[in-house]
Amino acid sequence: MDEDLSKRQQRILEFVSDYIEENGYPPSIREIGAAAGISSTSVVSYNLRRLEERGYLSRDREVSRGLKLTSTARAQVASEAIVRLPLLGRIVAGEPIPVPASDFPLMGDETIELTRDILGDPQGLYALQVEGNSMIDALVHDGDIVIMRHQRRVENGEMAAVWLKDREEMTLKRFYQEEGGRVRLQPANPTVKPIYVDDPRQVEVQGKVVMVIRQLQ
Amino acid sequence: MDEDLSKRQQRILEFVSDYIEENGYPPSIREIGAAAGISSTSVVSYNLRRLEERGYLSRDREVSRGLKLTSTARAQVASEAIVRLPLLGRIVAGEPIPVPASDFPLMGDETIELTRDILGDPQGLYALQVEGNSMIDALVHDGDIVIMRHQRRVENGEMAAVWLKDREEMTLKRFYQEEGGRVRLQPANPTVKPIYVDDPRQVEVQGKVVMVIRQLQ
DNA sequence: CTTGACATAGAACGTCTGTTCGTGTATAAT
DNA sequence: ATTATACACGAACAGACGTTCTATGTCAAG
Repeated sequence: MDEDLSKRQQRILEFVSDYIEENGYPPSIREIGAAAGISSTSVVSYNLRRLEERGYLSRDREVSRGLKLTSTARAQVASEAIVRLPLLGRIVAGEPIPVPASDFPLMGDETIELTRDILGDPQGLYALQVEGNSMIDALVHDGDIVIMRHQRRVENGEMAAVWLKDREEMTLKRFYQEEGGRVRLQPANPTVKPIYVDDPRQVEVQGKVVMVIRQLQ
Repeated sequence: MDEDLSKRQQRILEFVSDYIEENGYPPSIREIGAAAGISSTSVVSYNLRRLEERGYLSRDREVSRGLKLTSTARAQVASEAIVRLPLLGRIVAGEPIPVPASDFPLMGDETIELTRDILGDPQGLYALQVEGNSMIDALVHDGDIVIMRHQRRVENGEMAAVWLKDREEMTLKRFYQEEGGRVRLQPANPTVKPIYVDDPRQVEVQGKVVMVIRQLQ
């Protein structure tokens, strides 16, 4: 459909779709209103009529729960649920990760599709693929996909992609800024000792790790 | 389910299944009653409760159209829709067809599954597979499946499997008993001449052809 | 004959349900 | 200033809806 839906109408479509999947029958006008934050049954009815005009659903007049999603609606709900992230490149041991330019496009040469369900807000996210076994102490395997959020600072305990300047080494570790200025980089693997860096200027946080995906087939 | 359903309950299940497929939402209690010939909403409700107890559907209390078929119900509806016929053997030119014994089992060595939708009442039906090109004038191809009803007499114009004794030949043709006793066997292919048999004792009707199925893959 | 399970039926009821009506605000175009 | 459109809201309404109650019948078992 060339016209965009209002946020309310998009919300209504998603709610109806989820409700039918969960309950086996459609919601009532009042249930839709409660879910979409609409207090008047006539406003729900108005929005349903607009969705029907645009081909997202069909209604049977004066029938309780008499609505049915069309394939257009299912496609719309599905497309809204999918997020495409740029796969910017590789993360290897001996060089800094590629970081996105300030205006990097969402449609890069290579992308990976995930769902909003597992990602939440996709703003500022991008993907990197691990090359080599250097991330093993982060429990990250060669070939894994790492979803990053581009940020230069992380909270204590969050996993970050950290560039160690003196070693010229990239690592994925939980970042801790200790009292007195020392940085502790804690591996995810609890049997591996942490890295301590006395001079925080030797440490560069390049992004926060949001997710790791391992495809096994 | 080890308990059989009553005919009313089976009818209700099929109606609900068809209704959901056609409308996208379940029927109301009153619609179920109308379809099943039940004039009282409490009887419909009683039967739905029995179906729910047996695991065929689930209901949400005091919700309009608040019922959902389980996979058990779908399997039940599907199994009721499927008919399994014995594939008794071959139909070839030079010998009579195998005819079922009076108590032949429904679960023979080999069977073919069809739907009640295209067969109607499956009582007394069985299948034969055509071998050779001798039935071409009946527009029946080598390898086709012929569904037969075992009967020794057919109405004029019905297609029958006919054994010609003097020729020792099996044929599928439209059977006509003409005045004066002569038998006319009319091919389905209108460009082929019929066979005339003066002595009806030379002709033996072995079954009526109900359906021809050609699988092309 | 009695009892219990199963099945049927109609009436009555409270709640759910979707539609209609009247009204209001915001925005864009004329 | 006026008009059209989109979107919002509450109230009222008639009818749909599922449940409850009461009554009845059939059948099998004891």
